[in-house]
Amino acid sequence: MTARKRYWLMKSEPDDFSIDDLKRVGTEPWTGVRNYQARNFMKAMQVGDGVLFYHSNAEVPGIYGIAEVACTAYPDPSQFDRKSKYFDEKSNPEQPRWELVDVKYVRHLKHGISLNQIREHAEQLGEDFALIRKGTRLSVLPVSAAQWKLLLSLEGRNE
DNA sequence: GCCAACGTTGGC
DNA sequence: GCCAACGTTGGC
Repeated sequence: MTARKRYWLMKSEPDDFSIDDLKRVGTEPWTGVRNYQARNFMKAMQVGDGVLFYHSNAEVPGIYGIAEVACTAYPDPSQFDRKSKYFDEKSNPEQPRWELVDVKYVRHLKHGISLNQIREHAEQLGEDFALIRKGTRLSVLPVSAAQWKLLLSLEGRNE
């Protein structure tokens, strides 16, 4: 029994790791998530789930590419690396606190979908869409099949 | 368990 | 660079 494909949105600062970087490396461990809710979403991911690649802290924040989940969650090695900025002294290998998934490049969007554009469709996306819900700063969040479809229908409309 | 202080996120 | 909003920490 295979779980039905699900969809997610994952944020990254392009100065740190962009969709171009993902294309170059192919597959990348999504390291550094230190928020329990975001971690729980990663633990729920299945191989092949769709990912919207979002650029935060960008000149024009928005969705710039598509990726997919390449493996199920496993402990984030950086939490045990004293030299890493993601080191967490309260975690230990017997009971790792933080997990991550690998994310695989699928494609760039023909045209990015800006946060402003996304906001224009807030009503259709619904109030539960965490990306534009007031005060929500989740870096990994679920997207419904309907939201996925609607968002991708905006691709290429922003000339 | 409360809450002030602090750190982080992320749009602008 | 600013700052609002939120999460976490730690004293009590």
